[in-house]
Amino acid sequence: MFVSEATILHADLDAFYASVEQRDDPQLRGRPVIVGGGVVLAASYEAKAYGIKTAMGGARARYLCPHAVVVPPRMSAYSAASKAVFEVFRDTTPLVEGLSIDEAFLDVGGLAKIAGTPAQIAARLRQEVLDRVGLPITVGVARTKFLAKVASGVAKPDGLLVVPPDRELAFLHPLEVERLWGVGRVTAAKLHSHGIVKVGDVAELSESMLKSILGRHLGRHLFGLAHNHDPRPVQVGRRRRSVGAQRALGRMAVTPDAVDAVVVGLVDRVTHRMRTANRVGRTVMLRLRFEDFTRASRSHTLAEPTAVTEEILGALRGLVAKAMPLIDEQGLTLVGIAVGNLDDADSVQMMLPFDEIIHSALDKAVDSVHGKYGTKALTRAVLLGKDPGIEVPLLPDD
DNA sequence: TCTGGGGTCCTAGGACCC
DNA sequence: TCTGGGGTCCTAGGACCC
Repeated sequence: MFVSEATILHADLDAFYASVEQRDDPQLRGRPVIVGGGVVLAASYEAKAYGIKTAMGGARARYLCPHAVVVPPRMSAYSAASKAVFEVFRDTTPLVEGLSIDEAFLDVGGLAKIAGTPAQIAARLRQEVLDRVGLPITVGVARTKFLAKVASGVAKPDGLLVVPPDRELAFLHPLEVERLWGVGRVTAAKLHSHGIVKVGDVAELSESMLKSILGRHLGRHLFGLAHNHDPRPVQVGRRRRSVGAQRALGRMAVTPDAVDAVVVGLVDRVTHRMRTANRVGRTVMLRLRFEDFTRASRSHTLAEPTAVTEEILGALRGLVAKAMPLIDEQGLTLVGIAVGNLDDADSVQMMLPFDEIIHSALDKAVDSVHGKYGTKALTRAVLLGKDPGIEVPLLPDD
């Protein structure tokens, strides 16, 4: 049987925000660093040694490691560092699929003659990111995307791990189920309740059994992963599908005016980003979070995509009004908005003249069958397949 | 553990159309 | 008049990821 080579790299920057801070301030090197005060956005590996994790409350983090240095986030610095790293990625291979600000898949198949084995390419990539951007990065190499990602997770921090095709299941099966991409707290708990702890345990189950525990899609997904079936190719040029912004309200008094002011600010941020990216969207979403951490969302889909502040704000005000009973009832702690169903602004403008062409063609068609349904308006409605609102006597075909 | 800000994908029900 | 199956779109909620 032909077994393809391990040619997919998963490159993942280590403790990204914290590493950028340590790079830019030598005094922070070798010390536990926490980025973000209210909640831990990132923790250096020195801080992780104290049990500090991403998304942990700031108070708990400072309790675990009182001498940690807490720095405010500098998003523009991280964004610039990310761009520089992705340049190194694209200098390595054109087949780059970005997953987030700090990780990507690279397909280096077909580069053997000019650049060496995938392991050699991965080692050089790590060195180049360090030389050119000054950041440590971990790379996992395998035959599938999923396994490459698992490999980089195991190799962290500052590591390189190649999973040879004939060692895949031997590598995978002893790992905890939490290592599987798509298994979080809830799914892990479900699996544990069935005595499933290791990936090898998952691999012993039938697909139908997994589906009955986890649902159709996730069951099929995990069944595939446990047997290392993952045919997804590295996809270049994937585009964002929604743009959003949110704000925690803290101790702010939640009056209707205050909520409106927050929404106005969020809409301003989002529409500005959309216009900069030259994108428009049709679906406007309002996301709310309450004191007991329950969530609610309301959404509305517009007839035409837009990035105009007033139009999106108008839709959101409608959604806020709709959610007002909920807001009155429970303590509101967070407001988020998002615009989905994104399109290229250019492609939408292209459609406007096209729409006009359709309508002028329709006018001609109406003229050509004029009289068949009594009036032009009725003929138009019938041609459009719309309900004209009254019974239309259809004449028999000639 | 008492909590940020940015995303992705899936499910399920209802409306509507053919 | 009643019955049906399939497809698409929209809305709301949930899990998960970094």
